[in-house]
Amino acid sequence: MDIRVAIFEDNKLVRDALQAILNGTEGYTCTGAFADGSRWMQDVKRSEPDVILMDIEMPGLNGIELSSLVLNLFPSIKILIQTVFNDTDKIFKALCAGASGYILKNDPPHKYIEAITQVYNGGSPMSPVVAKKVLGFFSNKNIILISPDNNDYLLSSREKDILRMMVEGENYKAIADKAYISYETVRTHVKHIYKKLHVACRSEAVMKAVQQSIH
Amino acid sequence: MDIRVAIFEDNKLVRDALQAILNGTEGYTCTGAFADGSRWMQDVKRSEPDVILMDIEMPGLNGIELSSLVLNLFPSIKILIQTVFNDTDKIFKALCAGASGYILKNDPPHKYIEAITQVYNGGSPMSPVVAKKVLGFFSNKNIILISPDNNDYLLSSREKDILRMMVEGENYKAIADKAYISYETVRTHVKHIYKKLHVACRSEAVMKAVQQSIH
DNA sequence: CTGTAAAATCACCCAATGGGGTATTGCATC
DNA sequence: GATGCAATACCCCATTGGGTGATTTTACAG
Repeated sequence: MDIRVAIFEDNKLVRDALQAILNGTEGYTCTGAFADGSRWMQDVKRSEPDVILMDIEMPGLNGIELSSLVLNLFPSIKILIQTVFNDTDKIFKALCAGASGYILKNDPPHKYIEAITQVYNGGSPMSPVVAKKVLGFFSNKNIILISPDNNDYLLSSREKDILRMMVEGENYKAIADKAYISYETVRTHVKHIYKKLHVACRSEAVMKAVQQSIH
Repeated sequence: MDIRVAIFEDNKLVRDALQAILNGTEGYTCTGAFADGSRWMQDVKRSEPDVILMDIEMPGLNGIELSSLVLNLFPSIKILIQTVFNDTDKIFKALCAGASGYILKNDPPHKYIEAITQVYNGGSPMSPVVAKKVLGFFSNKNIILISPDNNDYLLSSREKDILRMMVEGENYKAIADKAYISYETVRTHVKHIYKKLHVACRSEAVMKAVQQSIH
């Protein structure tokens, strides 16, 4: 019951080295090593990996796009991203793409093995450098974006009804008809909703409703 | 040149154990161990720690509040948070408070030592479980908030002018006057801005402008 | 049970906004 | 000289948002 690992890495030297390390280590098998994502679907299907070791920089599809695609089709596969220091932007994109872990390209082999084991077991290894960037993210202006307030808006059930229909893109008239109330009442509800959500227009309210899943 | 570590931890057993481990390990000195944050300022001043090992749950000031206060006065001190599994909310609060690393309360002593060394050296150790929560954060609805697209909106300089005034809350009429153009021209610019920013209303445009500092 | 508070309903006024289209001028780039 | 884009301007008109005020129903505390 080896852990099956596939590699996506454009540099042949690195790719071969990783493959050698994996096959030379008890409990691990490299079931595929690919230079790019051009035939990712069949590559992944045939190699049936538990874990994919993914380079970010690759010709054609990059590692982030590839991760998205793969996870979409094979959600159970764990992806371990190999990254380099100065790549904050990419790291966050990869985070969003749903990668499971991050390792630095010049980490020693035993770190690779350790990280693979961890993602395989559902963990999220993160090299301290990556973690630092993630931490830095939280102490910047980005905080404004996160938890600007706690989702407890105390909308009444009727207000939630109206909001739901707003999310569906109905205009006031349509909402009035569907809810069997007058146009003006809809407007009143909407005004209340805006006050409670601290927003000023329809699209903001919809955004907030969707993002914070108010139902 | 030992690494000087102070401990804030309300449980006496744990506190004493940590102190013993630190003092028993070459290269580390525990310069203070405190049960709560009631006298944090003098405690920190006197113990002059390089690293503070901080419990989250404490009577009075909690570890997060305490971290904020300490970092405000002593920004060079590194704070290593001890946390428990199921505490997503606290983890994010602590992230925002500026802690340097996260370790699980039941990690073995050598992990503690390792983590302390890492924060001391400017790293950000994060136990895989914590990292997983952080990753989870990025793959949820919160993504929408973060880097929904790259800030390259290619607004013309005139459009940026208009947007700036919109941010200042001017209405179309006022913008027209200030910019020495007609009301209708302002509207035209606004329409173009909305198209380029992919937004549908004023407040969204303003939000985006502020958050992504478009000037 | 009764009063008060909050929710839900409706109405009217009016200014501001947003979306659609069209058109002219000037500048730059190809 | 054609094409494209920025900047200017105008028109039409539906929708939205803010304010104010009012009635009825529901719910909860005293």
